[in-house]
Amino acid sequence: MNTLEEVNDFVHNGHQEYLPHISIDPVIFGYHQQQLKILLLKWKGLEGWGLPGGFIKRREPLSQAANRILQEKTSLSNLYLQQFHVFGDSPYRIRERSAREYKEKFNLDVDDDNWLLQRTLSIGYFALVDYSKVTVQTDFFTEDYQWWDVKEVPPLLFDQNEVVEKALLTLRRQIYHQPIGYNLLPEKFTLPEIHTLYETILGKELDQRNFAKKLIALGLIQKLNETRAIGAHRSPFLYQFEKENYEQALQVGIVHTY
Amino acid sequence: MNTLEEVNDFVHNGHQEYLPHISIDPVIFGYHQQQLKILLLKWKGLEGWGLPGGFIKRREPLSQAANRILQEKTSLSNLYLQQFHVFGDSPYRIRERSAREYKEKFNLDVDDDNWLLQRTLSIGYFALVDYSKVTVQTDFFTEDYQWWDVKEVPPLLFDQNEVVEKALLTLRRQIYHQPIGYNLLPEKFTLPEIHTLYETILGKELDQRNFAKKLIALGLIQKLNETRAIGAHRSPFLYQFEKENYEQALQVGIVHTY
DNA sequence: TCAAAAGTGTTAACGTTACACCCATGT
DNA sequence: ACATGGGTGTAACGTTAACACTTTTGA
Repeated sequence: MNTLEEVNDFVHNGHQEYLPHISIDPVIFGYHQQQLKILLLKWKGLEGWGLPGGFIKRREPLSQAANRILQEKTSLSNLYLQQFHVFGDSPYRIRERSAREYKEKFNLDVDDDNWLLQRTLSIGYFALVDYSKVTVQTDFFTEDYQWWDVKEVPPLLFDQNEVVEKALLTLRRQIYHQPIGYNLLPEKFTLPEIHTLYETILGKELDQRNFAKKLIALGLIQKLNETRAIGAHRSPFLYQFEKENYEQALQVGIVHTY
Repeated sequence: MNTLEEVNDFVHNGHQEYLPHISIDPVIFGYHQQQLKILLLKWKGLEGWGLPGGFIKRREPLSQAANRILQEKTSLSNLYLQQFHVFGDSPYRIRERSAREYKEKFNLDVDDDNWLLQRTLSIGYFALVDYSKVTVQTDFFTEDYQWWDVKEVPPLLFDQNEVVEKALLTLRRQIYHQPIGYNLLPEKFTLPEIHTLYETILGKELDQRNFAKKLIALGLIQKLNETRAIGAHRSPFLYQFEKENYEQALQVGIVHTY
C-alpha cells in the first residue's frame, strides 16, 4: 500500500474487502544482543509508536489473516504465532474517532461514518521471530520502524501498551508449560544466549548450572562439537534444539519450574 | 426478547445497536452431583444445541458485554468470567449463511445482506457458576435449556464443540496456576466434593490424602466444626475457602502439581 | 454387626536449590 | 600474566508420590 490511489481505495472501500470493527495487533518478539525486543512502527502524522496491525479479509480464516499481516510487514512466513487476548475495554477503543481528527493527522478526506473511524476491537497475537531474518516493509501510513527492548517500550497508540504487557505476561506464563526459543534463536546458539533469554522472559535470575542441567535433562538441547569465537576470552560451545523432544514438549505441555 | 415485535426489531435493526461480525459465546460451567456440567440452549428450528451467545453493544466495553449476556441468560451477576480464545477459522464461520436458510429455520423474513447472516467471529468466554443458583431465561429463539455433563456434550451448532473443548483445556491448564472452586462450589463443601471436582477437571485420579494435605498446606481451605448428613454411612466434615489466601493465589499465580 | 464412606501419617524417591573453583582464550 | 567469561559437580533440602488401616455412621 504505497501509492495514493491504493491508500484512498483502502480508506474508502476497505470495508468491502475487510471486516470492520476488528483488527489484529501482533506483538513481534525478537532476541538480539541479550535483549528481548519488540518491533514497533512509527505511524505517519501520529505522535506515538504502534504495533504493526491489520484487518481480516471477509472470507479469510482468522489465523490466516494473522499470518498474512505478519508476512506483509516482516517478510517472514512459518513463524511461531499465537493469539492471546481480545482487547475491547479501553475507552480509546469505544469512543469513535472523528473525521476531523483523521483529516488532521493523515491529511485524508473521510466521511464521519467511515469504517476506519468506528469502534474497533483488537485481537492480540504474539509472534516469536528470528531477529536476524526480519526485513521490514514500510508503506504510506508508516514512516519508520524500530526494535525496542521490552524494558524500554515507549508510549504507544491507544491501549497498545496494555497489549504488549499482556503479551509478555502470556509468554512468561507459557514458558512454564512449553519450551520457547526455537523461533527466537538462530539454529545454533550458546548456553549463555538461551540462559539470558529465559532470564529476560521470566524477569529473574536463573542459576547457570541448574538451568543447563534442566534443559539437557529434559532432552531439549544438545551440545555440538563446535565453539563460536565471539571476542576476548569467549568461545562458548554451540548447542541446538532436539527437534523431536522439543516438538513433543510443545504439544503435550509440561509443568515445571526453572 | 420475547415478543415478535422485539425479535423483528433485533433482526432488522440490531446492527444499529450491536457490533456486527463479532459475538460472545460463553461456556458456563457448573458442578452438580460430582459432575462438571455446562449449560446449553436448544435453539428453535435448529437441530443442535448451542452456547448462550450474544452480541456486543456499540459503545459497551467488551467485558461488560460478556457479563451482561451472562446475566441475561442466567440471572447471575458477579460470577467468575474469563475470556479464553477467539474463534474465526472454522468454515462455518466464514461462509455467510443464506437468507433462505434463515427463513426456513426461524420463519423470519430477512434480506440477503442482513447483519445476522454475515460472517461472525466468536469470542469464547468461560464462566464458573454455582449450579444451584442459576435460573435460566428462555426467549423467542430458544425453546429449552439443559445442563450437560462435559463428558457427554451433544453435537453443537457451528464449531461450538471446539469452543467447549478449548474452554475445558484452558480450565485444566489454569488449575495448575490458580485455585478453582470458589465459584463452582457452595460456600461450604466437603473434601470428597472438591476432590472429585479437581479430578473431573484434570481428567485423572488424585490421591485422596495428598490432595487434602496440599490444599490445607497452601492455606486455601479450612475445616469447619460441622458435618453434613448426606445419606447412609456418610457425614463428611464441611470445609470453606480461606478467602484471603485464595484471592492472593488467584492474583499472584502459582506453579504446582496436584 | 455389617457395610459403606470418610478420615488420617509415614516413608522413599525424586527434583530443586544452593554453592565456588578451574580452564580456556585473547589481550 | 592477567583478566574475562565459560564450564562443570555435589550435597542438603523440600516436595511429591505411594501406600492401608481405623473410625464413624446408618441400615
